Amino acid sequence: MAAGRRASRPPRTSVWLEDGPASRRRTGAEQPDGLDRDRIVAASVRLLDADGLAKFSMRRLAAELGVTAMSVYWYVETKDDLLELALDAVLGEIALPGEAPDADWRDQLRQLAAEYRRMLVGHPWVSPMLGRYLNVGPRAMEFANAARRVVERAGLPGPLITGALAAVFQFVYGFGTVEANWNSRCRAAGVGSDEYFRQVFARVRGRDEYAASLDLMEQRGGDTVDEMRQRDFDTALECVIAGIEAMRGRAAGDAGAGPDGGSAAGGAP
Amino acid sequence: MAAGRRASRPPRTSVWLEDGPASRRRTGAEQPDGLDRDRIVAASVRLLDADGLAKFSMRRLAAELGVTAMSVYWYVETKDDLLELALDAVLGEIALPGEAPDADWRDQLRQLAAEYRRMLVGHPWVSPMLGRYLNVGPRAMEFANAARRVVERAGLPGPLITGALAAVFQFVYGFGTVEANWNSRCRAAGVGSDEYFRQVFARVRGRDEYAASLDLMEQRGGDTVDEMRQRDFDTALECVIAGIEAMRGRAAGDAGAGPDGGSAAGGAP
DNA sequence: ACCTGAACACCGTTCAAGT
DNA sequence: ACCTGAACACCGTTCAAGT
Repeated sequence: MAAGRRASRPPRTSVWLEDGPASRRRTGAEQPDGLDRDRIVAASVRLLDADGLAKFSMRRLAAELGVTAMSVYWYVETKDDLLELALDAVLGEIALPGEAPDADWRDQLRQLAAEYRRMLVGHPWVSPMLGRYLNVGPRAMEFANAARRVVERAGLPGPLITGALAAVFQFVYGFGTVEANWNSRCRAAGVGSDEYFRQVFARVRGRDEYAASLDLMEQRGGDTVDEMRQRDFDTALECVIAGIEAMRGRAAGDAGAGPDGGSAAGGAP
Repeated sequence: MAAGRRASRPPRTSVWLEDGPASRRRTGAEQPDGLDRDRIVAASVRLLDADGLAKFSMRRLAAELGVTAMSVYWYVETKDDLLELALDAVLGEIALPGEAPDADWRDQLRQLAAEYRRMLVGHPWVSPMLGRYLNVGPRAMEFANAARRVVERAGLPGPLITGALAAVFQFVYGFGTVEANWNSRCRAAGVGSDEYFRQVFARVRGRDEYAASLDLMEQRGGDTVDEMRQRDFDTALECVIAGIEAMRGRAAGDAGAGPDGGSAAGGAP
């Protein structure tokens, strides 16, 4: 992967955390038909969506842009930096809850979780990227801040908030990862989700190790793979929400407050 | 990645789901100094642990084994297959709960979650692999079956079990992924976890988008990064466990059963 | 300021040969 | 049955040069 690196670069924390004035490269669109970062990032997202992370290369991207491979390097330092830019770009697709002080935090959490999942499934290359980078781009921060605000409104004691955040959004990340991976496999095999399931099922049937898991799937309910997934996602999310309510109830019980409502952001002691 | 493929192979579901009698390649150790699958897989795990997924190549592996690159291809079909074998091998490091009918399912769940997390953090290359493969190897199935048995003992209605499983183990997957990624970055930067945090913190301080998240971290409690992480992990896990208990309580309330105990594996209605 | 071409140091994998 | 060598079709990136 890091091939041909003659003088090895020091590891960078993130494109977003360079020192110096923003970036030495131009960022805005000067000429209408010239290259610029936005155009490069947009083309990258297009290619990543179409062919996946494994097939994405600087040379293919350059070809897509009608340009030589090395031209792109005028605008981005490395392929890794470019991928980090593309990642933050698609994080912008997550619809964030507006300022609605009377809205139920549970509904906002459900909406935000659904949006996050939608984005992961829509761009199967995103999940591996999220696992590689620091995720401190502007869109990543907006998403993180929105998630934090929603969970804060549940009224948990301050020290529990980051844990509750992890319970919700790391779950969605894991769930979305599996889902996106599954869909990618179906696409590669050229069959639909249910047909792919049937094929795997057929290969697995009759082997003892798999018997118990297959039984379990039959209890799950729902006719199609998509329906089973949706049911599991909803169940799991309601499970975490119920857990947050239970933890808040315990804390409120200690403090003598009522079991519902919750007084916004819990400040530290 | 799939470079040099002259006649393109059909996409394989998994090494573990080949048709035909097991595998056409030899698997056992014939000669004491010859190659075999086990030795190759063990060397792969060693290299992956030492240098990471990005630096792992068939040529480097061959060098480690004192052999030519193409020798390995006698025992495995592709690099992807080899990685799938290595993945399942380390899944075997997860200690599974024994048959203890009187044990508390919560304790067993805590133990299994901690083991899964330990494995993910111990082998940072595992998380990306889990996101790429079907995970139907023998160790993967043993783990999945153990997880299922534990969650079944919580006494949830049948259709809720897979959702609860997802809530627990997809969370651990996401959490462990972030943690492993962070540790890899520290290693690459050549600094400890707390020093790396200090460095990122310094670069981020003063930028508005980051202010709220930094505030939040200060509420989290704990002195070191590791302590904060442990606290969040425990909080999140207790949150999900509380959620499972709440869901069971609701279901039991409907059915007229008591709030505790739970009668083992919930059969479907 | 922006883009190109050639080159370097790698990849995974095929194929024909060796033993 | 097992292993090698050479080759093919790719990579990311450097560097010197062009406009």
